[in-house]
Amino acid sequence: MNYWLMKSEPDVWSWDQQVKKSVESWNGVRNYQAAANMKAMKNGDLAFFYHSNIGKEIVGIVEIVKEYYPDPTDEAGKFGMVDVKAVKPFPTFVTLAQIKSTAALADMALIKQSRLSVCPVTEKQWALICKMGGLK
DNA sequence: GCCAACGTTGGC
DNA sequence: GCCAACGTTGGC
Repeated sequence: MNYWLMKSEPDVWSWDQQVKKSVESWNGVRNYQAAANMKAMKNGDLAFFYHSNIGKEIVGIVEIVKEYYPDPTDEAGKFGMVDVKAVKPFPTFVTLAQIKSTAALADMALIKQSRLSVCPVTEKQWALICKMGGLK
């Protein structure tokens, strides 16, 4: 089991929309490194749902329910996507500022590569962020 | 809205 | 295959 973090601008696709629809394809990724991360995802993997730009906080958890397949919105046919399902919201959102000020999280890909929209999360980081957000 | 960081494109 | 120009992301 692997853990991930997926960024979305709430203007484009928000956590509320994800919850409403439950399962949705994570299309529109046009970055090779992010695509490579999605390729590595397996059914049952979990990911944080992060609101970039507006909010800048982790708001919930999604589960990968369909592994990497071609993204129909990519005309060039180079990129793919996965399907994710809303699992649960965070009782308390975990903000970027909190993550930055937590020493144990300072080396997260989220911090180090701020432009990478799909990035891996270690098991330790996952557990700590869940705790900070009020989840077990 | 600005701008730094960084990825991509295209000329050579 | 290098690198300058350009475009995009995302924090501030």
